[in-house]
Amino acid sequence: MSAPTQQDYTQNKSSEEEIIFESIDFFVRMMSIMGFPRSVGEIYGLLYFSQQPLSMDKIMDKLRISLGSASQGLKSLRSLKAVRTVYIQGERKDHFVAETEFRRLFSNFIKDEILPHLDSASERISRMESHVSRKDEQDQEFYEIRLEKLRRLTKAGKRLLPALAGLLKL
Amino acid sequence: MSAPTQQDYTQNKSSEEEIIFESIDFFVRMMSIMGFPRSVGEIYGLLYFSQQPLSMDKIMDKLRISLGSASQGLKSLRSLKAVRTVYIQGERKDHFVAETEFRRLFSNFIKDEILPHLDSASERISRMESHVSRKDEQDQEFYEIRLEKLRRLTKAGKRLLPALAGLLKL
DNA sequence: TGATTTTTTCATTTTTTTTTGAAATAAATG
DNA sequence: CATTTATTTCAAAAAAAAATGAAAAAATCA
Repeated sequence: MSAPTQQDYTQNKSSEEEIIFESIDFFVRMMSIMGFPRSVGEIYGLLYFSQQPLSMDKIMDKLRISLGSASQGLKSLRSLKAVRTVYIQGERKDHFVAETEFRRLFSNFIKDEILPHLDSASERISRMESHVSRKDEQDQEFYEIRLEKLRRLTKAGKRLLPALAGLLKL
Repeated sequence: MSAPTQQDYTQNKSSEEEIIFESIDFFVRMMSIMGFPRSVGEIYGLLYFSQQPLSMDKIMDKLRISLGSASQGLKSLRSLKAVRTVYIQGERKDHFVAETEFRRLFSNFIKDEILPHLDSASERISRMESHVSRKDEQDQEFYEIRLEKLRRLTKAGKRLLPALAGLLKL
């Protein structure tokens, strides 16, 4: 039971605050479907509707998150190319803006987070094949059918997922 | 430091055990990308390469998971239609087999886990719109552009994701 | 270069998720 | 319908993931 803060008292948010509040909610959910922690969605949601680039400490202040979360979160977003730094006149700190082309964002996500799994899946399937060849004939058929489905699944995944991002001509 | 078990001593797994071991690994990863807990992937991985339907207690034994995990996991898999029960002559326990049509599995996943988020996203966007209309003209343009991108994103998602499962003609 | 500011790293703490197993419920048997 | 067997539920424990903030490292400035 912590003491109420300034913000808790604020009955009427400005419309800008309301928009950013909804934006954060939106992206927290979306990023969490993609397996990113809450803080990553918060940061992106904040930047997405910011007219000015924000420094890391501004982000920490507005979201009330820690230094570590801000730094880690921005790192993830940068590596996804969901965020980039912009140079600002006579400012020492890095300033961040949201990259708003979702197509690129998703294609990076698929490339970095999904395709590696599909590659390791292919290796695993090969290992299974070597074991199946040691079974007697009747069993072999059962295993071969199932194995073939896995092969097709990984193949379809490798083909379809990158294409998916391409279809996002927003 | 628990006592070593039967299985720990088994240096050479049978080829069947090896296949199931790899299968479990495969599906644990795949299910975890879809946000399901380890135990769900384990159960599906075990059933996928089982020639016989398995009862819940067989599943518990083979995977060394608890009653609760087995029951919960089978419940999730059943609701995804990734697993179904089969009737077995004079057996009291339910017996489970894996549904091996991935197409259906993914389309159920998209329907149950992804589309509801997209629907709530649409509502959120409407709320944002009402706030944007209260801004002065210059700001409005900035917000409108960003809002339009979100609209297109959710629309594309609703269109593309179900189509994706349809393309999986494995 | 040395001092100052900013950013990253990472051990620890906190929070969230998953698993467990005992108790409650439901289903089947004789 | 009483008993046994099977399944579900759910509070508590364990494990995993995320957030925190102090210390280290890197970058910038004068």
